[in-house]
Amino acid sequence: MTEFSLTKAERLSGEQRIARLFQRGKGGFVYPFRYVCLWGETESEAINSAVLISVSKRYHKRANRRNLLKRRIREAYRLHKHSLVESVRIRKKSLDIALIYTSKEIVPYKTTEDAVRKILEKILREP
RNA sequence: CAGCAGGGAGGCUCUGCCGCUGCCCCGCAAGGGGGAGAGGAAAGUCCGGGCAACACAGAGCGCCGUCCUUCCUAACGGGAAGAUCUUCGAGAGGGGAUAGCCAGCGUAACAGAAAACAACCGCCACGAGGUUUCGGCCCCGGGGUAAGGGUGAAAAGGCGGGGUAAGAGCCCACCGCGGAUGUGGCGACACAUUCGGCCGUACGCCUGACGGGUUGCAAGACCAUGUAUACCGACGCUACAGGGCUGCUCGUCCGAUGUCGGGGGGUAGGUUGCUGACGAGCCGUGGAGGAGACUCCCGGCCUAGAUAAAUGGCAGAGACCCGAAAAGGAGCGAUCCGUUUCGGACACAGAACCCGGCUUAUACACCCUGCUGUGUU
Repeated sequence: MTEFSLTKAERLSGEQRIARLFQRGKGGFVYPFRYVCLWGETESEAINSAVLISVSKRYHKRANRRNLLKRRIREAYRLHKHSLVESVRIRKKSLDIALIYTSKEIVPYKTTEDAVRKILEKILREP
């Protein structure tokens, strides 16, 4: 598996796991995102970071707009996640992240990419 | 050439880097390779079907839906070709309505005398009175009048002539309406002849014919996880508490606790349903029939299957289109054509069980037919 891939194992799913993330996770804001993350303990050597991407139906009513935004965010995460994932694996922890798009506008890809990179750096410095 | 009307068909292409989801092949595995991967509306969820679960003797009533005719279709509230009326447009054409209701009943705001057994004003003759310049005028009474006025969405068939005190289908011609007969058409209807002087229109209740069981893939099936126990049955136990018949006793009946089975309640998942290699399937400047929707035959094809939800992101190039400029070509001319440079624009929109429709959104550009206007000859 190469360092730029993003398979189903790295995408957050399951009602309980998501509920736990939003109840106990710590959050922050970097325009145009609100983010929530939760660290956990694990013994496994496998990749243990998972991401969830959300775009509000309230601000973006057309499905094709939401798809475009989610795809861009996913690309940005995919291209910049490798240092984070490696660090999480070495520390033998697990990490769940939620990225929530909060702008009514469709911002350019460059803005999205910068914001995602900043969030990842912030999360790494936190624990 | 410009502006329209109707119908049809389309709705970007290529390259590089990095990815996503099924499938097939190789490999013990890590992984590697191959090939596939959004729409004309995938949308709204408005109709009709398939499929699934539950319900269901049969019949009637009720409820809901549909409603000009003939066809098409698996079916439809859909489509095709027509009919009548109406409305918009200069026209090509577009929109809307249409079962019956003189079986019966109800409603018709505001305005208006009156909204269906119509006299407010007006008009008319007659009778009583007043006045008079003897022409009349004023006033009262009971009558006759739907020609005129005003109101209204709608005012008692229209219009002309005769007729009359004034009027009136009272009479007549034409038109309209209704009945009958004939002709044409499968039919809705149309046309002709003839008879009838003919007191409305809209909507609803109502009447008739036809159709409709309910819920939707979060349907449903299976696997795994696995716990309080309403309730029911069987077995076991009649040892103790309790309750009913009864206030007590006897008697008798019920009965918690046990085991098994059923049953219902709850938690978070997976597989299947699921994508079709066989279907109301798709494609074809292929035949045949039909005015058309469509049907039959022939040939070829197998065409997304996700699930916090794949089908992409970024960068670059190029078509097509629009605007401006340059030199050139065609034509008498309005104008057109290709070339180069610069700038701009590239829509609506994302499958969620599957089909057939309807409705709505849509930059740009193409083809066919038709209409109106204009230029040159």
